[in-house]
Amino acid sequence: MEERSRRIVKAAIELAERGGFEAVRLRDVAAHAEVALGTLYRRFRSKEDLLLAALELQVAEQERRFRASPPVADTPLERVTEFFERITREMCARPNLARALVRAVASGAPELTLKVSTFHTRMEDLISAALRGEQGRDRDTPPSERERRLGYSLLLVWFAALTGWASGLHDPSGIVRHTRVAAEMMLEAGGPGAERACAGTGSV
Amino acid sequence: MEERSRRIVKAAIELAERGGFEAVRLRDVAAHAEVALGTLYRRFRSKEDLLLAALELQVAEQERRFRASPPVADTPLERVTEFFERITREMCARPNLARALVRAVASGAPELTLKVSTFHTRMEDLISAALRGEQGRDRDTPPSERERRLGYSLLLVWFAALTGWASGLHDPSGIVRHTRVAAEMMLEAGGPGAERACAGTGSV
DNA sequence: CGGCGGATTGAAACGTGTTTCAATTGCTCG
DNA sequence: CGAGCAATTGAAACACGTTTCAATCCGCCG
Repeated sequence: MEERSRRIVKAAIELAERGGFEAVRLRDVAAHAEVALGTLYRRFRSKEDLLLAALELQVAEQERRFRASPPVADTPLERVTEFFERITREMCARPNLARALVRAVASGAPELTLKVSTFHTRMEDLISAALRGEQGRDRDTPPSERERRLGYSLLLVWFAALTGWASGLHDPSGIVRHTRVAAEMMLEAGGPGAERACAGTGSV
Repeated sequence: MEERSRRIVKAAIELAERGGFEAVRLRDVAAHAEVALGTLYRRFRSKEDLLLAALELQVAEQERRFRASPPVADTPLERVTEFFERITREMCARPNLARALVRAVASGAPELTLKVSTFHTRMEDLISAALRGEQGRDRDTPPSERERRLGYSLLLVWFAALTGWASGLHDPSGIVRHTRVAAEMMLEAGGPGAERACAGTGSV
């Protein structure tokens, strides 16, 4: 991302951290970034678009952290739980920002589809990595159908739980709890077709 | 709901059906409902609040339909799948309205917590009913822990998939597919502790 | 009937997202 | 250097959510 755009996004993040979605007044963002309002609109189609760019920064940050220290627990369930614990903690540490980002993602504007889709993909990859575990030497083998389904379902559960938290339905701990419960139900399927899902360091 | 409020909500629904969230201009809503703008604001705290009232109407409508003809398939999986197929079809039949409602739910304004919470509860009840099946004579016995977890997880998956659809990530059929996939993974857990989850007409 | 009080009305005003545009700047190429 | 051209600026304007308020209406009580 170009320097000026980055400055704009940073300014938006700062304001969102302080006062949430409504505090991201684009005139203020432009002023903080020392840029004219027209420039901001030249680079971002709308307030939501700007916030989705902020989300991209956040996700990139998380990717860095998880690459540096991936979840290392013994079972897929514990690894994925740790993953969601950590990412939830990071998001909820800046509640106003997090709420603003959720709102932007859920705004449903057609011109944002691409950015939302990118967000989904990157989250899916992170979840996949957590399910497989660090030692996955076969990091390049495509994920199995089951793994993809599992990862995507968990992403959906987590995102909806995050939305619920943003609406005041529960605590951050509720996000983690709901996600873990879903993961348990899907992973503890000790049935015949479950491909050793519960095995110690096994793959998914 | 009082007559005048109902008229306002109906007007909002009509406008949302036609042009989505942005088309619900509160001046227009008030004009259609033959009411002053101040009256609208006396009864609804914000545009989102008004749309959540519209959501309540929709949910009540769905409750009526499902009470009149509940899913009757043989397994919980098939019943819950039928449930999500039907409710998704109803929502997506008015895509503009549906997107507007999703956006309102996800707006995260604290004063809407109560209404969002009510929505969750009513959806959970509908899902529970679908999981149990019609013949549940023990309709009054409280749901088991497993049943509650299952229902809530499916609600989250469905809602996030609906949000994804609203953002242009996939078709209505994708909503149903993602939800069914999650339901399969949670219900086909043929493991020892699964309490006959896959049994023919069995309970959950 | 007369008056009281809350609801409604109509209209204006404000804030903020978004658009527009002429003037200016800054960079690249000849 | 100087022309050309896209990006930037500053400022104004517009649309719409939201607030405010005085005037009016309406139902109820004495």
